[in-house]
Amino acid sequence: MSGFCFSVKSPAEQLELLVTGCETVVTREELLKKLEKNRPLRIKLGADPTAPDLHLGHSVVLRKMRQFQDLGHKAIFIIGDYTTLIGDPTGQNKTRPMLNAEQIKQNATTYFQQAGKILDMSPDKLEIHYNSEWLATMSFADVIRLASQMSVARMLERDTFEKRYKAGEPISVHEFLYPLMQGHDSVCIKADVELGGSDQLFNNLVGRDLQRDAGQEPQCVMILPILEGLDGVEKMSKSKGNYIGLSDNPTDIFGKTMSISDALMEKWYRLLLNAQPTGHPMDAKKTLAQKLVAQYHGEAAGAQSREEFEKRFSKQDYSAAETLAVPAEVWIVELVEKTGKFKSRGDIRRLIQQGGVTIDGQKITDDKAKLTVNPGQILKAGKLVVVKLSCV
RNA sequence: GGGGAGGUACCGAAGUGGCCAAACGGGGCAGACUGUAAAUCUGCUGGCUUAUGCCUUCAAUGGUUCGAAUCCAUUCCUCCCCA
Repeated sequence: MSGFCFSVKSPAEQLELLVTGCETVVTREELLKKLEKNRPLRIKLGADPTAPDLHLGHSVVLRKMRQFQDLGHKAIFIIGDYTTLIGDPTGQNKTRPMLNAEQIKQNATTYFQQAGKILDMSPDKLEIHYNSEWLATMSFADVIRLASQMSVARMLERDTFEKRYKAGEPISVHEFLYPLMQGHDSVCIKADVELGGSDQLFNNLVGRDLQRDAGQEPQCVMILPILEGLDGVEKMSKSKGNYIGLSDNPTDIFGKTMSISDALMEKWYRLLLNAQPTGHPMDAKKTLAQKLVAQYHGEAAGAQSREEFEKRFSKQDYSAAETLAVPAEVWIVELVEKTGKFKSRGDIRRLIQQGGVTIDGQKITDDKAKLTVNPGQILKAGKLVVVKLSCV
């Protein structure tokens, strides 16, 4: 471990820092004891190779991981290539498609490209494993042994299972294996701490039991709150479409952030900036948006997005809008379709008929209209789409 | 193994031979109002080159019928009760 530089902070100071923002810590005392050992701790985080598009929801946990790294601890990443065969029963996922090795590698690469915006990627701070490393070679007898360490009653305690059971929804037996596999991961990498979102509490606690059974000191479990998505109600997720991706462009990050509710803004402040909103809600939101852009695209981009936003919406100045090249003579529906933001022409017709489309501020409500486009005209379609037109 | 109840659009849920592209609610989108917020009100919400038109949809396949989400047969899937 050459050049290793351990934190200068005392265990107690580290504890305070690390615990802030967590929803649950199992347990503070144990964590303190581990920190007092004065060695780099192994901090586990599982990643699902099916979702290569990371968003702000993931960033909450990743930021916590970064904090550990900055204090001198080691991030242990598990790519759940094998657990993915089952699919985490958390949430309403049914059966997931099996991914081949090639896809998984690809997804993992994308994952770390994005996670790298938050994590310290240097090799002495980050270790990566695929859980097929140990799960794929287990025999059926091994699996039975693993399964015998958990009772059905305990499984059913689990929130999602309990709900589904009571609601008369199907639960497949193999879903019970998921927490066991994840817990087994902790044994195999000798995790000191496991991080996760609040839906992971149960899974992570299973890891403690399995470690204890294996004669290891149980890992601490640190649970971070779930970040609600743009709608302010549901957990941020790609499939719900209520997310801001880490690789979204500055304009989108800013725009999407501005559309969240005031109530949600406070939570985002807490989880994403470790701060509190101040001043007029709109200004506070602009600041939030600016800082989020800055986190992923740099300070300059943050300031620029704000400026553009203000120009665009406060001053109605669209000079900075993207340019869209179109034929000089177009059917209005086709014109809007060119923006690529709508799923069907029926959708576009509806939008037009309802007055959601304007050109240079002029509402177009006839979905049969043919237009002659003058370069430089501004097309607005719905709330978010604004482009400047040019002729082909 | 026996008995019962089901599978309808993004979700929940009506519909049991034509008036069904399918009630209603939620969600989503849009308009008004705003701070591109919330709340509220209104409209839209399968697809199609522009359509009192065509095409695809009510688990799957086949059948009855002028006509099927609705009737029949077979298959697949789920839940509950009993063993």
